[in-house]
Amino acid sequence: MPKVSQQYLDGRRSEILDAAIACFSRDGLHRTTMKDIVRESQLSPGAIYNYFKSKEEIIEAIAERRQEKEGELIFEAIQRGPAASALTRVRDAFLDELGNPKERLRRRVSVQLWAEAQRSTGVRKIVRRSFEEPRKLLTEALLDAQKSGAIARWADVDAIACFVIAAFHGLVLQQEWDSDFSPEPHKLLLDLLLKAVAGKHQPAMAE
Amino acid sequence: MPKVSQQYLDGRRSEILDAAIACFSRDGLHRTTMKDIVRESQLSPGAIYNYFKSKEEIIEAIAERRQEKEGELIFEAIQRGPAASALTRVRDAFLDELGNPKERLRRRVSVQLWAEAQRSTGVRKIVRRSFEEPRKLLTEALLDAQKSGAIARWADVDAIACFVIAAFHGLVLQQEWDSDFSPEPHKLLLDLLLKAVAGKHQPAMAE
Amino acid sequence: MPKVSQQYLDGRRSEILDAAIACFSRDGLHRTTMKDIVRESQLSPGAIYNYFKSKEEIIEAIAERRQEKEGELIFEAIQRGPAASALTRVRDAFLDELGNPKERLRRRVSVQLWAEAQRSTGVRKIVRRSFEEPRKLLTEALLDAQKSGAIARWADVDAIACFVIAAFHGLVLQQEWDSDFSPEPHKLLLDLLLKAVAGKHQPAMAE
Amino acid sequence: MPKVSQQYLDGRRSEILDAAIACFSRDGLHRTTMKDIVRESQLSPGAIYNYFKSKEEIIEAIAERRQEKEGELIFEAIQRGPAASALTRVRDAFLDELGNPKERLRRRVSVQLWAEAQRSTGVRKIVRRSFEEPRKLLTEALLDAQKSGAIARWADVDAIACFVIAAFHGLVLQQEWDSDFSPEPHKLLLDLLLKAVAGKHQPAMAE
DNA sequence: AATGAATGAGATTTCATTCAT
DNA sequence: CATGAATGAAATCTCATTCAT
Repeated sequence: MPKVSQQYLDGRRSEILDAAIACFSRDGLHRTTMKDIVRESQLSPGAIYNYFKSKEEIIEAIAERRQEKEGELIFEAIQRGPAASALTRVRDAFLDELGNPKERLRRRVSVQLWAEAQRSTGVRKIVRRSFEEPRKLLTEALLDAQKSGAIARWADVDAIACFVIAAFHGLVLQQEWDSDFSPEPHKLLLDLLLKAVAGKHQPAMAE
Repeated sequence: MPKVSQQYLDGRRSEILDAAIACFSRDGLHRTTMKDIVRESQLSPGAIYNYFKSKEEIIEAIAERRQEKEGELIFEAIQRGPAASALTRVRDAFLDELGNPKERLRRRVSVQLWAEAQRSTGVRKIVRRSFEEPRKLLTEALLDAQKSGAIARWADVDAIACFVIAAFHGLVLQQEWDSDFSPEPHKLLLDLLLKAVAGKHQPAMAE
Repeated sequence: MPKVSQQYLDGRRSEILDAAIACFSRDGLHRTTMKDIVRESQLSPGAIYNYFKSKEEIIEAIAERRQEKEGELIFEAIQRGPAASALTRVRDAFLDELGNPKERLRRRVSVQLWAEAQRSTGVRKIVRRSFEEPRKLLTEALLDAQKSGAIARWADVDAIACFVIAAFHGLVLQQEWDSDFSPEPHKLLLDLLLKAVAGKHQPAMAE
Repeated sequence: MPKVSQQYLDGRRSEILDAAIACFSRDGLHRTTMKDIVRESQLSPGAIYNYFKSKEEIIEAIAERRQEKEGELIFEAIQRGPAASALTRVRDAFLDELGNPKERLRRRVSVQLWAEAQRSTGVRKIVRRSFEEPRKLLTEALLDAQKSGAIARWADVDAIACFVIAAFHGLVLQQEWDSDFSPEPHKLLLDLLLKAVAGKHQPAMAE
């Protein structure tokens, strides 16, 4: 008969997810056992099952968290300035993210989730959303930019949004494979692309 | 069935790998049990273990196969014409691949392998190679193109190679998430990028 | 059933070992399956693996137990009286043991362990110790007896210790092979041997 | 369709048994797989199953061989001289055997067979015979010696036979456990025993 | 709410044996 | 008689989850 604050409860939940992320990032979704998470979280199996009703639910909660995080990343980048230069800010947000070693652990889990999405309906829904939502936000911003003339009228703004996201995801993978990986050179390439789709009257990117 | 030809043996091995790919693509690496592969291959557990000494080895053999396949894809695309337009041909090869539904199954397994590479040293080595080798081939081709003036002298050809591959990988993921996915629009975007890095005197892409 | 006493835990461990001994004695180390031990112990596979991390570890734990038991047998026999008659008491302890039907089960397992020692390093170490320790204890006691003149000065006390133990082990085997086996006649023979190595002034055996 | 000499057949059979002994001695009866024996014998599984219808049969054939060998050892020792000194010759035969490194391999298998006898009726029968037969031969020889006065009339000759065999078996075990093992000191002890049961008029052992 | 021992279905792998060639 | 690929029952061990305390 507990009677504990909601804050306490949320804290516990979060601790479990952090522990799970540490494990998943280290050993993968499937090689991580509940026992591993128990050890990492310093809790007991029973305690964890009070907060999540299955391992699957933990995975989904982590996916959800990622999804929210990425959504915010894009959203904030877009909101932070004029629509005309939104793409540039998104580009920076992405590349900064790649350069942020603290997020590396979570990106490793993202790769796991991409794989898991192929067989878990629950995870697939969330992973899809974490692609579709940024895509929509970005597309809308680009549409604004296009209306304002910052992006060429012939450009397929949805394709641009998808392509930029695709490049980001591909670079996330490469960072895992190449120990010398640096996001810098790709900034320039993305710039070239942005310039290539820039409208006549206003630059796609404002410096 | 004693003393069978090497050809027969190779055939069996290949059958097992095909069965495994079917299973892995459907259920993921870890939800697929050896029993599933047994059923799919119409063989017995013992028979499979005559060809591979563990499930891990099957996974690695599949990764190896993918790696060779992707290496050839790039290699052939590069060889098929002048260095100056190699990048265009590689772009086409990638996008054609995305459009090829028969390869879809295998690409699904690739996503699984990216995740698996995070915890299996064996798989990681192979997955890395299947990035590094195309990267090297492409970089060398681009270097030739650069020497011939088809690519601007200021361009970082290795970064271009990596970026194009990253975009390809990212699009492989999106194809899984978006049922309306079409590679077409991305062809144009890649063209824009190629033009942006083209040299003064010779076009980076030949039409 | 959380937070149980150490006593409870030790009890469970012991129960599992008892069940295993029953199985091993009946079917041998290798014909006994974990399933057999599960059935005999009325536990579940998982429960057993909470106490022992492999079948090998169960075997080793049993070997260890035997070793301790045999060490005590000798130790107590030696301690129970004057050094001069220690050998006689050890002889009695051995032959009483052979006559004790309750220990028969465990002796059967000992034979299994002798065989297992040939290929398992872990078991070999323990089996060796369960020979070397009684040997040392007995040799030391005999040395005392020799100093006191109860055993002839020319006698090789270590050889006597080894020989008596060898005879004991050989008789353990014969008890398995001969349904009419009786330890009695061997008591006399051992007596003859003891008398033969007795010193001039004091008898090796006190009656 | 074959038509091969019986000699050839026997040779093959023997080769298989030699290979099996090598394996059994190295890895134990149960850790040795038929594949191991196949490899060691340079034959094929099918070939081996032409000569023996199961692994069990190979084990029994080896046990049989041992049994014959040990029977001969005793038999020859007894036949080689007068009954009065038979025991001495058997003692020598045993201790020489222990000193013979070429037989070590087979003695290791004997230990395995002792364990196996506990659960295999077939092996048990043979192992029993390989104890009972020497026992009978030796007892009969001792009875002769007793009649001739070489052994005391009060002596239990069957017990003496059993005891000597027990000591031998026990020493076989110790040789496995003690790398410094030497049979020599035990010769003296056995002599003491023999003297102790010697009759008045004729020595139990002739020098 | 927390604990952690227990559960038991199910995963991977082994291996004695067979039989088509 | 020989071959060796195939068989498939069975062995060991794992691990998500439960529930009595």
